[in-house]
Amino acid sequence: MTVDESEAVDAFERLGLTSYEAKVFIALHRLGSGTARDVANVTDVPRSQVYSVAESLEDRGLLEVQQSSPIRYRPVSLDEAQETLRNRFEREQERAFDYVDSVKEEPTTEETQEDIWTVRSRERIDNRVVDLLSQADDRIIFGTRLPEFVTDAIEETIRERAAAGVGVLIISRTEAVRESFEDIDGVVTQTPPARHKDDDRSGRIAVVDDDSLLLSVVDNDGSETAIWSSGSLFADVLIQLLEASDDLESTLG
Amino acid sequence: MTVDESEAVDAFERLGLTSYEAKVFIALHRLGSGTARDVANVTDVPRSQVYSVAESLEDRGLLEVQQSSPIRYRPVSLDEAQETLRNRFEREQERAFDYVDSVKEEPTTEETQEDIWTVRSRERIDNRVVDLLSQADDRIIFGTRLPEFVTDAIEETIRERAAAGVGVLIISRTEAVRESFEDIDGVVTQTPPARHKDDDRSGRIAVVDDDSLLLSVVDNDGSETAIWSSGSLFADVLIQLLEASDDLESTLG
DNA sequence: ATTCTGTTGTTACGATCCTACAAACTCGGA
DNA sequence: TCCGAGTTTGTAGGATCGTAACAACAGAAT
Repeated sequence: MTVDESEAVDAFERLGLTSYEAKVFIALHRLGSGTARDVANVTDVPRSQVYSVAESLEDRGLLEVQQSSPIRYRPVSLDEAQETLRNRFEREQERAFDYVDSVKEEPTTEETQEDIWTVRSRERIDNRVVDLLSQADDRIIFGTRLPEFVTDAIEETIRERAAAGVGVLIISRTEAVRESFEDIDGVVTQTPPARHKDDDRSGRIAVVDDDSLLLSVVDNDGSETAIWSSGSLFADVLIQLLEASDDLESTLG
Repeated sequence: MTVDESEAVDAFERLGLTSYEAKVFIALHRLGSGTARDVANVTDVPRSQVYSVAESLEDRGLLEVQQSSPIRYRPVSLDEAQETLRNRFEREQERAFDYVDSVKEEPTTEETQEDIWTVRSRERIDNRVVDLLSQADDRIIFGTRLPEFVTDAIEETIRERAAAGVGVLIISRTEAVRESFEDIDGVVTQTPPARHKDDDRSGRIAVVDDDSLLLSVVDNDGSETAIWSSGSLFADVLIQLLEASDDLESTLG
């Protein structure tokens, strides 16, 4: 029972199996095939439990049963098992989200509430940035120190918007970031004003038109947290503040 | 609280959420956004529980939190939520199966054990049929009454094997089944001998080379059950039985 | 200023359900 | 009769569900 195995068991549990089910499934792949006793001998699953656990695995389509005495079990191939689980997942997801979709509130295109939202974690902030940028009609301001904060999806979205005639301003003191965008028509790059302290906790900033803004910081533990707002007075004020404190308009015109 | 909603909640539970998490997530999509009280008002989740449940949903990346008083919650878009869950699933599946793959018994190309295996349900039998057919080196016999027992994957596999020089014999009294294969080089189609009673419980039959065989029947409730064997004496005997009782060899030569 | 009232958010706790685990028991063959 | 295979029953522990109590706070009334 290596340390890796318990991780694999945990992963199977998160996929919806019980720990016994995971252990029996793994054991049968180790063995090729075997009886309840064989399985019990190489796992800490009691023999008397193997029968019902194997039955449950058969229901899930992860192993086959040999009707004989003693009963023998045979796992399906890994590819087949993966495909079976994946299909089940997709089916469930469709069922779940179809319903939510049918009852969900149509998102008001114009955000009217005075809301500032918090988003934690890189990945989700990436998503939110793309979401905001893709709504740009007039202009985009995007800035960050760190090249890894410019994901492919973000770069793609900016290119697409620029092609649609949206003015884009990229602000970074990192050359690699500026370079990613310099070849695009309608994109202006610049370095941030020197008076801005380039501390290592700044994350990224995104301004869309005159109504949406996102601002992220890097926490002490290295994780990223962002706040954003769209169509609110807060967004207005923050954007105006930003523009007043900079010489951005001299660049964008 | 419609009857459909409970089904959606069940689906979310199978995706790994608790019922409270599912209900809060659905409610927030209904509402667009809202406070703990808003959510409690439209669900049977107690208000005091909404806070911790929402926190857990935030950890999963399914909603965002507005730090204010009262706290407001906002669900991420359905697309983003689906993508997040899908990524999590793929990650877990990879972790789980990578380990199993690293410890699994290399499948002995020559099956030596005297095993007859049982497979229940259409889909899994489809998989097993494809698996067996794809190992054909010399010849394939495939028969069924029902066109729906010839899936795309099965037809594809047979075409691929036929192209590789494997002799194929398709047996069906149903013209639609025979037609699917008649255009392929190296494929012979025929109707079963009249003396075979065409009862409605017969499913499909597949013979591969001289060592593998699968035979399925349709249960009273309409579900399909198959037995199969590969490289065993059983397989030998059954295949010889089959050939002796028919005039197959006169067709295949 | 003080009291009252209502809301928010936190915490605690019993009930309930499911899994993990351990025994009993039945049955058939040597 | 003995022994192993397989089934059934029972119990402990953990997570979720559901209720309730609580402190902190804000606004209204006194």
